[in-house]
Amino acid sequence: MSHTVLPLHKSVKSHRATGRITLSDVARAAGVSPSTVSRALRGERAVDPVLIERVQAVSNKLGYVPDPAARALASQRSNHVAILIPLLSNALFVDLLDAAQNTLRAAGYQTLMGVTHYDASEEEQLLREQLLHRPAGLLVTGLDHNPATRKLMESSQVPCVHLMDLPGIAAAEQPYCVGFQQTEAGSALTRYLLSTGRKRIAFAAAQLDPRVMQRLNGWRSALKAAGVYEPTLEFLNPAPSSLALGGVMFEQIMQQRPSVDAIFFCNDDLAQGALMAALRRGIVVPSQVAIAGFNDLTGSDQMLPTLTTVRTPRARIGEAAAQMLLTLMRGEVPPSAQMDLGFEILQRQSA
Amino acid sequence: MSHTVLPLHKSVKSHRATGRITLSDVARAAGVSPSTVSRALRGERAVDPVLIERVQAVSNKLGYVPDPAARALASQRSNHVAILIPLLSNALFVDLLDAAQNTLRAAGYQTLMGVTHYDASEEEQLLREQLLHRPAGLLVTGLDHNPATRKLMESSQVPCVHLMDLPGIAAAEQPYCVGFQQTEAGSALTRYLLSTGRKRIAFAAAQLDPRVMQRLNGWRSALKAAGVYEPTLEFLNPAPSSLALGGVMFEQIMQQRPSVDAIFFCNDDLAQGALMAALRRGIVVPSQVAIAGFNDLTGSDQMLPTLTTVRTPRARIGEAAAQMLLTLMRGEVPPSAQMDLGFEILQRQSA
DNA sequence: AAATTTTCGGATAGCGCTATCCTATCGACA
DNA sequence: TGTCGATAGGATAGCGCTATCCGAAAATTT
Repeated sequence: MSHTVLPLHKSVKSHRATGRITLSDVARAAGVSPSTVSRALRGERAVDPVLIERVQAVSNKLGYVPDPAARALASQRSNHVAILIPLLSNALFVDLLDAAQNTLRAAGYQTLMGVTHYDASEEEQLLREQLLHRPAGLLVTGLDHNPATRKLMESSQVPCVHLMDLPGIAAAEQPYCVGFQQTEAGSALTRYLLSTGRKRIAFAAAQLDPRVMQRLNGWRSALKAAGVYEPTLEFLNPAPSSLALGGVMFEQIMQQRPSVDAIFFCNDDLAQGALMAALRRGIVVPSQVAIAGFNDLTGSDQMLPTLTTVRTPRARIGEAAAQMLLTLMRGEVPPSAQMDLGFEILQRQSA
Repeated sequence: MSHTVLPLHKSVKSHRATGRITLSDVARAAGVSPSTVSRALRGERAVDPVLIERVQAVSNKLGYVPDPAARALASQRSNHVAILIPLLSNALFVDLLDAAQNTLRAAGYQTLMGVTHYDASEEEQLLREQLLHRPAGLLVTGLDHNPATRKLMESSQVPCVHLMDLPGIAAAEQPYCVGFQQTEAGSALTRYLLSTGRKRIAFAAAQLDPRVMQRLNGWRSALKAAGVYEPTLEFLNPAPSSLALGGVMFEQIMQQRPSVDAIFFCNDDLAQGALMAALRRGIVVPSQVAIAGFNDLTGSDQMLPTLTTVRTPRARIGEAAAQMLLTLMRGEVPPSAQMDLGFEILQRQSA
């Protein structure tokens, strides 16, 4: 009976064997050097097509998959893309996340999600944590960030695309961004309300993020242009947006300023809540007061009356931003730094 | 003028300098070996308290942060936790994700999100990709997975907690899971409807995931127990759940089976859509037909009439599952493998 | 007090890749 | 034909950590 060591014992060389198939396993099996396998598989430099094919065949046969950690350590770049969004409780950002994530995954990237809760220092902290993973790219919501955050983004050298917002026309900086003109959307909706003969148009907002404030400015300028601007018709509430809050704000407005003939809610959830409150109170929309929302969230077309709102292309923004980021990560230059994906006024029954 | 090399030039030894502060920088500055720094910072093994303090002080002063990639490569474990959810378009799963993610982040873990779209093979593929990152833990929705997925989970040895679902009482396996008894919730709501005097109670469902089917079974058994089970009152639609679909299904049911006196919708979005459709059609809820939903999603308390539904503790489930996973990742054993977080019937106006 | 065990710091060898340098071969050009 | 640059494969040295082994000192036992 022989006690000799079994031949062909795997990974004799390694005292911390993991059973994983490594690049050198492939190299050995294909009869080439590890460098060549690495290059063949990544399409790096020039490699003999014959070798590429052989390496790929062997790699597939063995079921080789590169180790992301080793790759990240050696190359100082991971296959992660970090995405920062304010909240998960607003469907808007979830749609953005969903679209971006799908696009990035299809290109082989892992999405690292960070939720800032509209807190600039939490954003900074999240960014700091995520940069540790040496992400290949960065997707952030909006253009407003505290100086430390900006500096982190810059000094990290990681390609970055901003979501939802576009810089003003006169802006000096030209960051990469995909979104639409929030201000313009605000004034377009307001002009539409004016065009239906409304004169006393209130603006009701919650959460008050920079994009909401831009819509507010759009509303202001449209009303001023029409000579019917009335500062006391601004109802701004810093609380988070919700259906319930929309109902409360609607009742407040109708009580305090019964003469308003239209209300522009900064987000559809508020407007939906207002419509439900109107039903409860027996206030007839739009004859007694018109109601308009923003974003065309799910359910807005099911309301009674159906909600007039602005359709914003958030899924397309998420996807386009991811595409732009993919371009940047390849080291290429996108056709243009800013992408305006526009918006559409949806004339429905409530206004 | 001297051209001598500057003293104290950083990282002379490294020809691929990154400017990053490494563990050995800390070790040098603290006058100890890298091993000691590593151990002191991780609380591994026993280290002289004096040294621990010194190392921590130096580490803070230099602003040292460990490199996750190097750590993952050396230890074969990352600080990632993978979470698999079916969809981002259902608020239920977003709430779950949000809660889990917050809890995990607070403990220093990065969440890798994967969206399966209710597709078993996509789930398998996602799991495969995420396991490459050697996650420290795994959070998956439900208990139903294809054999390959099960095997991956098992052979990976990664601690895993299942969300939303609990195994049947007689189940042989005892996987870790946090959720509530879906079947019981389905029959409890049905019994409540029966208790209000309803006899012809329809069940309307979309998406038809395993948990929906469990609620269906609960509905069936409650009706059978009451002797009023009627198979033709099951309305099952595999399409994704939405407000609009709820409206459509409601109208179909009322047209095909005008004698129903209550409808149990498997999810609140369907029920909300039904309530809106009822308003449009002038069908009075609950006097003409009672409507009940499931999950208590946002807006259900704002409907007219307010929606009777089942409050499910999804945020608590996400948090508790993350906590259980943290326990497992520490190598400890949670007090119990299954956590039933229960549910609550919310008697509101619609039923 | 000698023998044994335990404690704890350090040295060292990787983890699985990629970046860099080096070298052999080839064609192009004078 | 000889020199040169371009091309493409291989060798090698890390990336920044952790796991493992080792040994000196301290604690414990007999």
